[in-house]
Order: sequence, then structure tokens, then C-alpha cells
Amino acid sequence: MASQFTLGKKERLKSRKAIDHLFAKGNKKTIQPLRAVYMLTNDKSLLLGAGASNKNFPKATDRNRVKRLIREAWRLQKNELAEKLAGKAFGLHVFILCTDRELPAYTAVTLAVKKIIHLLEKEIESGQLLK
RNA sequence: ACUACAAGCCGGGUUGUCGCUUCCUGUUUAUUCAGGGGGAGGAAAGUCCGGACAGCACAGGGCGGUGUACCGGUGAAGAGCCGGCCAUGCGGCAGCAAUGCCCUAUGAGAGAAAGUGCCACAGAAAAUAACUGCCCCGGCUUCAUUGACGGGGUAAGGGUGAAAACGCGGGGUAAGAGCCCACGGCCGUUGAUGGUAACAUCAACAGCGGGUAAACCUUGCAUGCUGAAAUGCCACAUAUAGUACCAUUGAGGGCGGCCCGCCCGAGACUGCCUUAGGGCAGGCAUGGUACAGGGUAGGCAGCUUGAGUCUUCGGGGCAACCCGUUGAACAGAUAAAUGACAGCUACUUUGCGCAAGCAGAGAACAGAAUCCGGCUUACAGGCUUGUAGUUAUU
RNA sequence: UGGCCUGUAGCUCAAUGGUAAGAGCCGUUGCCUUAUACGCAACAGGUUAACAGUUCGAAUCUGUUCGGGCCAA
Repeated sequence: MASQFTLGKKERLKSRKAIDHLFAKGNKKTIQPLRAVYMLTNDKSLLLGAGASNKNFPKATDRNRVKRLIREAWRLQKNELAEKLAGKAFGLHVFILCTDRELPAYTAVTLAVKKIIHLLEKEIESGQLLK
């Protein structure tokens, strides 16, 4: 349990219902190439979904690439966020989209994900997040 | 050696760290952890064809619809592939020409002699050709077979056109005409020979019908419909619910559209009339149509081993391909895994440098979703083979 | 995953296989007006999405490709 740069099945958003709910009621924040949709939940887990629109990336290869980059960046940086959440009584659902039209570089994605995580930490601490 | 074209093949390698998915073994209260194995393509794409598989439907026949179309082979099958036949086009040769032969490329290549339609413009005429011209006859007229008119014959000539009524030469005739003849072309029937066949060659007889079927159509052949969001099971949830209309004994339903014909078809209460059969009214039920809603959208199976793929050797076949045999692997995700970073190296390229080398950049098309066989399209760079051209050497 | 429809001028649409495609709006120029608008006149603007094929001839028929839209538990 020491080094946990993992992102298994349990740590990803997989339910169609949950995702529909998230998009219908969640908060949105845009940070340059990416956009995060997030919401607090009662199930005490930190779940991530990644996506890219069909319109901006018509080729399946590019969509796969974007999703992999987002997941990789999240995997390596999400631990501090998990620590903040550890003591609380709620979980967090996050869905990150790529809004750019062109394939982003790995470094740009890491930076943006880092910003998103800092932002989420702040909101958790100040208790601004609505359920 | 280089360039171009065609065909076939490859589509970077390796080490480390951190991850994802699946299977096996062990372990654990636990889909917890450990170890080991597998993990995108030649097109996974387009969905243009064909199947496998699944569900539903199904006595039969005709019509209709859709697809397809030289012949043979191959294969599970096809609008695929291989071989052949025929036609057409470019080029070359022969010939006055028609045409024939050779080379190469292309072909959705049944039927235009079953019928219907269409063929703009131009042209007399675009398909039962007499506008002009040519010729004959008649009366009239004129110096004159000169002129106009009327009746006929005639497809040789006529600015067109994509296409003009078999081609060319000769005979023949009032003028002409396959009317006749020589050479040649095409079509039909019959016969012979070769070929499995398409077809080819020869002979006889009868002919000369313009094009278009990717216009309608005719003929032969094939053909149920729907597709893994199929389909089966489990869990959760709900409303055998509601409203309107129609039908329920010769009504209706089935044969997926129509027709023939055939088959199926008695579930059912109350009241009134009636000898009975039966009739009328209402209700239940069943079925159908429409409206307006409600619930679920989780899991398991299907799900990856299949007419399979590649490979060694032998055999058959011109070839596609087939038969036997040796060996090797062969993904199963489901908001959807197959990745990220770093080093070394192979390749291409830019700059510096005499060179060795140093530094930087690039690396295509593209991502499985039930599975196969084809076709089509995209593709940096490289390899092999063949053909053609250029240069150099022998 | 499986189907269906569609592509013509900058926009909205026409055109039976037959003049190398037409109308309205838009645009440009001129006239009208002191000026603008309206109006009038003229002009420009198209490889009919691309490539092949059938045909004497293709926007139209056929095939392939590309783009756009829609439907389906």
C-alpha cells in the first residue's frame, strides 16, 4: 500500500447513470486545454472519467490518445487529493474533457491536471462544493 | 548504378521505472496480495459483396419485388479469384477499299430478328426514307425533248450529322437498284469437324434487319425477414393498468404486398322477444389500431478454436487452388485495456566540419467491439522480383 | 453495430439525357435623390462534391470515393 500510482477499474467512472447525473448537475471549470466536471457524492470514493469529443477529434486514434494522457496525468498526481478526502464523509466524481481541437502535449496535460487538482483541494477545504 | 511502372512483403528494435486489461496457480473475510503467461492492423477503416451463427415466420402454386447475366474451374458462398472465348480501342503491317493479321489495354460481355419508347441541333429524311436530282410517259407550249404542269419509276449524287439504309469494283438499265457477278463483311437455319463448354473452321440454303436494354422491357438463374443494441437466463423495478374506436358465426385469422386455392377457427354472462332455430340490447373476455404514459438500462451466457491463420516437406493442377504431412503461436475490452517517461541503437534529414564526428529535428495511414472470406480506399520509409529507359565497364 | 436520405452561384431553391446550367436574395457598377433607403438598368459569380464508366451527348443513368444529415435497445 506504499506507492499508489494506480488507476484500476474501481477508480474510474464506469456507470452510465452516474455520468449522466454528473453532467446534469455537476460544476464545471475550464483550464486551458481541459475542462473538469465534478461533484461530491455519498459513496466515499474518488472516481475519474476522461473523454474527448467526436467533433474535435474525428479519429478514434486521437481520442484514445487524449484519454490516455489525461488518465496518466491523473494517476501520477491524484494522491494528494485522495489524502485530503480521506477523513471526510463524502466522495468525489470528476470527469475531465479535452476542449482543444488539436492533440495536446503530455506536459501541457500534466500542468492542467495539476491546476485542476489544486482547485479541487481548495474547494474541499473551504467547503464550497455543493452536493 | 540510377529513374519510372507493376506485383509481393515489412510497417522499427532493445533495456529500465511507473501503470492498464485478461487468464492460470497459490493466498485471503474480500474482484486482497504474490508469481507466471497473453494483449491491435495491413488495412482493425469504408460497409460495397458473400457467408457462419442467432431469433422470428413458414402446406403449396402463380403474379409482383429485388439481385444477377459469355464459358469452364475454384471455393462454404459471392458482383471474389484463376484460365479460356468473344468484342472494342490505341499502335504497327498488308490491301485501292471493305477488311484481315500482330501487339497491348479495356470490357456490368444474355436478348435490339418479341414489343413499346427515345435519337436535341443540323439535315429532304433519324426508320413503313422521294425534298432536290436523274429517267420515262401524257396533253399544253416553244424556232428548239424550250418551258411549266400532271402521272409514274429510281436510293447512283446532294453543304448535314455521333449515326444515312452492307463495302468496293464491274456488268446491267430509260435512269437506277444485291437486280446479277468477283472479292469481302454481318446475321439466321441446317449439317460436318475440333473443343467439357463458350466458341472456332468449313459447306449448303435463306437473307442485309441504324443506334440505345447503366430507357421500359423479355428470357434464364437466384431469392423469407431481422441482425450481437440478434438471442437466452438472473437481479432490480413496475400497472394481467388508463382513454377512444373497431371486430367477435360465415365475422375473422394464416400463407409478411396482391390473387387463387387451401387451412385454422365454438372463449362467453345477463335481460327481453321467440315453439325451436335464431334475433335485439348491454356487459365480461379476447384480438386489433391510435393516443397518452410508466419501469429498467446492472450481471452472466452469446464471446472468441474457426469453412480458421502462418509454416516445413511431398504430390496434383497452366493457374486460382486442392490433398497429405511437420511445427508454431493465436486479444477479448464494455465511458471501453493494449499506455507514459528515460537511455541505447537502426533509418531519414538539417546545420557545423577536409574527415572522423558533434548538435538538433523527424518517423506514415491509422485503434479491435460476434466471427470469418473477398473487394475498395488511406499509407512516411524500406526490401525483393520483373519490365522499360539512361550512363559506365567488359 | 446496423440501416436510410442527401450534395447545383456566397444563401434558398429550379432544370424530361439535348444551347458547356436558370430564378430570387446577396455583391459590384451606373441612373434616380441634396444624401441614404426604395426603385430602374447592366454586370460578376458554377470544373453541378471528386474520379471512372454507359451514351453521339451526363447536373440527370451506373459504380467507387469524399462530405453532410437522420434513424434504430
